[in-house]
Amino acid sequence: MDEITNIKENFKAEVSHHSTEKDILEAAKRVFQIKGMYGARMQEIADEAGINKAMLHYYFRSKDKLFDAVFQDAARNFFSKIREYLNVDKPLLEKIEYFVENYVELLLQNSYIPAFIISEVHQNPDRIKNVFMESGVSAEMQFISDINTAVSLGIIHPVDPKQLIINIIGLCVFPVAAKPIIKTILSLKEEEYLEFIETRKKEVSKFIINAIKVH
Amino acid sequence: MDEITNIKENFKAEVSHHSTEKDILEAAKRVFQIKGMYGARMQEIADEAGINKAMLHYYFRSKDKLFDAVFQDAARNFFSKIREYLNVDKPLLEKIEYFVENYVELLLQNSYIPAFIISEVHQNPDRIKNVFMESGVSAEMQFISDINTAVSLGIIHPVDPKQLIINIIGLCVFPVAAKPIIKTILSLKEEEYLEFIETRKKEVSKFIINAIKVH
DNA sequence: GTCTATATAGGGATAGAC
DNA sequence: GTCTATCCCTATATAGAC
Repeated sequence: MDEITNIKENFKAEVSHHSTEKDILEAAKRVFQIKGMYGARMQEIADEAGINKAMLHYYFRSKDKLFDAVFQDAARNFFSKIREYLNVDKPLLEKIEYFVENYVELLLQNSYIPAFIISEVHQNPDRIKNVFMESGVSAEMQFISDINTAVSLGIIHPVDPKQLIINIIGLCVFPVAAKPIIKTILSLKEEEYLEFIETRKKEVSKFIINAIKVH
Repeated sequence: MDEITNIKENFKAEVSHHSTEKDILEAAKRVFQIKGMYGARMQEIADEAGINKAMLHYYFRSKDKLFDAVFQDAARNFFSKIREYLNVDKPLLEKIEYFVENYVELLLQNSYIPAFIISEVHQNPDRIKNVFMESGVSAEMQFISDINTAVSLGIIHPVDPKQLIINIIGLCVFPVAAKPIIKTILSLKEEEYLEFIETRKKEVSKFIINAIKVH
């Protein structure tokens, strides 16, 4: 085999490798996010990826390692987006508007993630520990500082920044995490539910700003 | 065997039966609520109940039926409490205060239930269907009517009652459902977390009332 | 009703050919 | 890297004695 052929083969192998690994991760994502760690079956993930079950072990050694790859990826992305949307350089009230609009949109596009993360962390609280490691907490600190400044300037009523942050995130996340329950309680069809969440992009920030703003 | 002995035996059997069945349900509750349907092991439930594994099948036939008994019980109780606390005869704003205080307390006393319900309904949305059957939706309808009345009286700003209800429930439930995540994000120890939730009994209703009240 | 022992299947993981 | 065949353990469920 001459050198050029050799390089081509290696290249093909590398591309193939990456593609398969990615296919597996995507398939595993779909299955794990709905069925969870213990409800998911390796066979189903293999079928979903269009490959053989043995491949899963070839690439990820064990179910637990595959799951962890999926979970870490989903959780890291999700929390880093919180920071990203909080990091925009705007005054507090506009920052809240910006955050809610973008985060609700993100949730609409990834509607299984919140319940998935809540479920898995509930069953195994240690999993969340590995998510926050290198990540600086600067965005949250900056936001807390923004809140305290706005309070001292008399722009908003005195409020515990921690409570406010949880209120904001909860108002965005809860309706998505509890989707099937809310659809049932409010008797909403799928499109009505989606419209309901879409509406929240504007409504939630109005609600929050009303709650804290000094008029 | 004379009749009195017979009655005694039946009585004993009946008492024993009810006690064992209840023990199993309590044990299953503890295990299922943390580990979920697929993470839980019948052996662990048996150990937790201090009885033999075969007993579980004697009383509940299958794991699925046992799980369903636990889930239905937890979910029915949880949603009926929402109605109960919304049904109190008070003006809207006081009703919201009353609801938040009592519902947050209920959540503190049953802190595993929200994540448990969210998880299981996420994995199997059909489960929620059996929860709402005989139950009239009168309390919710009454509350929606209260909201619309308060709007037309100019007591609160115009608001979609459905959005408001989800806001209220979300503000109460989310911080409990996402407990381990929130403890991590806010760097709270167990007691600090409990104090954080305790504080919400007052803070959340103030937040909501500020958001909707016409000043 | 409660136990011990066991049947049976399902699923994660590996061996080995290609 | 990818497949087929298979190992082997675990977990639900049942049989049957007491």
